[in-house]
Amino acid sequence: MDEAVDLAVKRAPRQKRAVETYERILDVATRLLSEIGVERISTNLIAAEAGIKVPTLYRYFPNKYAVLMALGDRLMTRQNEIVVEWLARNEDDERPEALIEDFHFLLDRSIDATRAEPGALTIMLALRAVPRLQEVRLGSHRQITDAIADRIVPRLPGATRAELWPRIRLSVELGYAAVEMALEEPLVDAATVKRETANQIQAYWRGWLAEYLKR
Amino acid sequence: MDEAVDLAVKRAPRQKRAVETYERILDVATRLLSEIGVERISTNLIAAEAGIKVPTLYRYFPNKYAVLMALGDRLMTRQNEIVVEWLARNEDDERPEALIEDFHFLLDRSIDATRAEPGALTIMLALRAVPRLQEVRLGSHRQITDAIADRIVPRLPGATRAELWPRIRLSVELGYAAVEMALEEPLVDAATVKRETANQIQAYWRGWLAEYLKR
DNA sequence: TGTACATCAGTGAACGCGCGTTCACTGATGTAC
DNA sequence: TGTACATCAGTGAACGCGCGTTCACTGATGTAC
Repeated sequence: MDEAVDLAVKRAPRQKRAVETYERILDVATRLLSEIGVERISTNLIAAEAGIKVPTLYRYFPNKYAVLMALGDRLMTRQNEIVVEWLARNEDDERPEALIEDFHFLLDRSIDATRAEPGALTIMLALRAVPRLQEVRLGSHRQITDAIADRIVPRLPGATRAELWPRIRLSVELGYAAVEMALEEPLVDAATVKRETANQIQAYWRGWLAEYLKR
Repeated sequence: MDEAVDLAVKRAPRQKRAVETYERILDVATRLLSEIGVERISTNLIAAEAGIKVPTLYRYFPNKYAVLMALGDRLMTRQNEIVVEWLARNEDDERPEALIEDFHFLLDRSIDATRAEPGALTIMLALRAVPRLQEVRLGSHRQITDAIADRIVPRLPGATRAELWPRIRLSVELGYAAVEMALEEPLVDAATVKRETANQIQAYWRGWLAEYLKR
């Protein structure tokens, strides 16, 4: 029933014109995703709106899902970069609460970046709603969790990765939920989401740290 | 481009046989949603799997989106009932921290109920991913926020609904994100999600309450 | 620098299929007298 | 209690359309000598 589908890009664009075409496909797909949703988007429509013929699209992507997958990859990479930047700017601060204190940076940047690229949210939601693509988001969140764990576990002697990983994973999930809400819910302004989510995550980790220091 | 679509149920089933048919349509649609996703589900397929002919489906639903909408309504009603139950069981406790202390009840029940009905998660995700149906989930979360605000605002003299509503709204959102993660992420077990999310929400509201009491 | 050839980029035309939806109909159940 | 009629439930057959995808092709760019 649910046979495997090739999700990899078929052929990478080599010439300048081709790179433009490739990017245009992804941009148009993003726009259509927000406008009409996953269940209405089609390769025919993407090609038409991108000003190319359908076989050109199939030159780069083996099928429709590969387009969505590429969209997801591009987005996840950007999100990942923000996390890397946040980790880098706090690298020299050895105190265990360093990252917690700077958490608002991560949240602000994530919300602003997502807002700057309209369609980012739609991509996340589309990936989640399509069974064969769910792993993309899951994988990205796990990778971010790993990166944070790699940083803090060695700096917390006696604490185990096994106890920290699920807690970080949960914070990552709730963080993204907050980002999504900042964009989806007009009745709560973004500044409030930023402030209160930061408060909440910080309160949680300060609590954990207090327990840890008592050991 | 995005013209209005009638999402209301066309005709309510009156006889016993009809009620069964109607429910079977929704059950089959839920299953197909998890198995193949929103972008693959079709009225033809739903009818075939439900053992009815397509015109029978169109007797009750004006179009495909109305089926998804009905699915969402049914789910949101159930989620809402859990919140009502939680509010009811804490009605007599006048202390402001009453609901906070009992928060784990709400979370446990929500996770267990969602787990008991496979497909519940898929419905949420599908609704969110389809532009014309996004309001269903948003409306449900706002309604829950209203119900909680109705309870606690009068019991917190001096606090305004304007300051509480966004905070409650955020907790509702993060609560559901936790429920979703409990079901989507096999690398973190449900017990941990329950415990840590409860800790986090409680830490946040205890912090708020401490500030409030200082006023 | 010119040219021959290889590779890359994009097109025209077509395919079979399942989609959402509708119409005029038959058969089953409920209700008034 | 029987029967006539109204309403409810479900069907057969069909529609036009856009879908995903493929093939054999032409035109543009890069590269080796």
